[in-house]
Amino acid sequence: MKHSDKTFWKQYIANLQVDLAHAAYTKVERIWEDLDYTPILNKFYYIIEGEGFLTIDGQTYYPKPNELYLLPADGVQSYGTINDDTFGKYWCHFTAKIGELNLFQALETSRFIRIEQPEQWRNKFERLIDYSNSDKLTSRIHTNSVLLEIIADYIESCDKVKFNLKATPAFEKMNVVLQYIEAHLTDNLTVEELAQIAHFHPNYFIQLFKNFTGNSPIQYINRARLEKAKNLLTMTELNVSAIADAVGLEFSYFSRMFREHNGVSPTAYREFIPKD
DNA sequence: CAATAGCACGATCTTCCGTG
DNA sequence: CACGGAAGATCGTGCTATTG
Repeated sequence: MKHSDKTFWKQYIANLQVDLAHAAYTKVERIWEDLDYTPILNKFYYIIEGEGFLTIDGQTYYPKPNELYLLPADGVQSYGTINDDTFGKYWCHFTAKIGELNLFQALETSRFIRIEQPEQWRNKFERLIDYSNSDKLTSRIHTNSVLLEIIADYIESCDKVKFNLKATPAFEKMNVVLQYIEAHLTDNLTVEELAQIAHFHPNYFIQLFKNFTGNSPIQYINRARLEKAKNLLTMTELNVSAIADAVGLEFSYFSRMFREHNGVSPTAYREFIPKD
């Protein structure tokens, strides 16, 4: 890499904003599985024990203990168990953005790294979990600081790092739309509405959107809604109807779609998969 | 309250072609 | 190549009824 490139990126990356959604240690259930979905959040999985599989953008992995996986947002992913010896892992969900751009969209890293100092990394995740559960005034600051540390150390441990920055006009418009979707999940979003924001004809917009995200608008929106619903199911006591409302869906439809995507009904999910 | 089936209708999506 | 538009197939969606 040329020197001028490096200084540019060094400066650009300094604008990184992170936000942690959840962090925990979980020994996953046998039914832990999700196929071909596109998450909004990035994830780290730090495998401590057990077996299972991960598929990221068509490539399947069988993570081993002491490997740390990065599952970037906006990539098609699957995961699941393969036998009764399920994963025990530290994990966290988070956003990492530079302006409107996802960090790991701008920066292509390895999918996983081998952990050489397990104590150190366990400690990072323990701190992350503690801070995220703390109600101290400064807990959010600590959380962000540990998360940034984890991200930075992860990137440093990758043998190859590639930079992608394609700032086409369509790219910019799509980013605005994605942001809009995130902010309006509760409302009745329509393709027409989204197309207007991007100043495109709906027919054409759908093509662009699918090209950009890998999903059609409605698919993308519903996946996002279900992710949010999962969080609400595990992190709150809200009843299922209220959660359906919160993600902008009519109850019977929500219930049906939830089962189609997750294999279990909302209540069953809440009971059997309390974390991730 | 929660889940699920069935149904009717409108919205979404694909395809293909037109224009500058 | 970037985009708009028509047309038709497909699918998403809300409603109602039924059951636990």
